[in-house]
Amino acid sequence: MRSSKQRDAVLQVLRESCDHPTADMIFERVREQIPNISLGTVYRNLGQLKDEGFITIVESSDTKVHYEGNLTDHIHFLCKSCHNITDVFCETQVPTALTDMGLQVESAKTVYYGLCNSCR
Amino acid sequence: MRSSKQRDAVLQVLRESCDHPTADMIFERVREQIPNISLGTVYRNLGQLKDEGFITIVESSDTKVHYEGNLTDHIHFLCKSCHNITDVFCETQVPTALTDMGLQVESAKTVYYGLCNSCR
DNA sequence: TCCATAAGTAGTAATGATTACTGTTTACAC
DNA sequence: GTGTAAACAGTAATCATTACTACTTATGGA
Repeated sequence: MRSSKQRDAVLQVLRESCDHPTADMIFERVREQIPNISLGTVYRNLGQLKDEGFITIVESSDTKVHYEGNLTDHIHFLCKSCHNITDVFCETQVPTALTDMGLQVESAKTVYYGLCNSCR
Repeated sequence: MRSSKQRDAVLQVLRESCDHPTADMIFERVREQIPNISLGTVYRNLGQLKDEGFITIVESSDTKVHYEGNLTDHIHFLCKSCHNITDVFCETQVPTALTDMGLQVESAKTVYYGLCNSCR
């Protein structure tokens, strides 16, 4: 992968974002630095950064794909009322049932659903 | 929700499916019973069945939405080579960090990624 | 330093899964 | 039975994402 200021900007924006932005949200934020960047460029770089393991995808309640630049081990809580995604940093362990079945686990994604503190 | 043979057929097909079919896969299977059912009807009923809690959505590696009729508590393993989804039935526990943060958990979805037995 | 070349880009067109719309049919309560 | 609102088939529209094209740029070797 060759270096490009567009890809650097996409990654930087994603790492600075506390929310879990969609491609078009990232597009708008990157445009503040690179006004003529193309939406296709954002999509292409998000795909490459994902393939290379620099970013991940987060499950959400809408149809758009949400991205995440924070790779530290954590899980997500999705409020079914306000649809906000909360990061929860805690230890998790892989059930032995998986390795018993011959499945070689490399990573995991866990999402909990319910009502958040302010929606209760 | 009023009863309809189309919705009954969609739910029956999904409960009989061992894989995790997409809307168009379900459409093809339901067509064997109801040849002139509309794809829009399948989508509408899948949405209703999801809203009413009869079925759930499974994360997958493609862009289409995959559905699941098996509501017994289980997790999923997604092979990054063959992209097959394996059901793993085992106990899971909710980390205390969530309730400590005031998050009221109602359900959970966990996906593990890696290589399955035959792809290793 | 200067090319060669292949990866990357901007802008735009195309794709395709999903949703919306419209006139007709059907379940169900009275 | 009849009214009515939900559900339907068929089709059109939406819109997030991907593909395409001509141009630009990073990078490695001469």
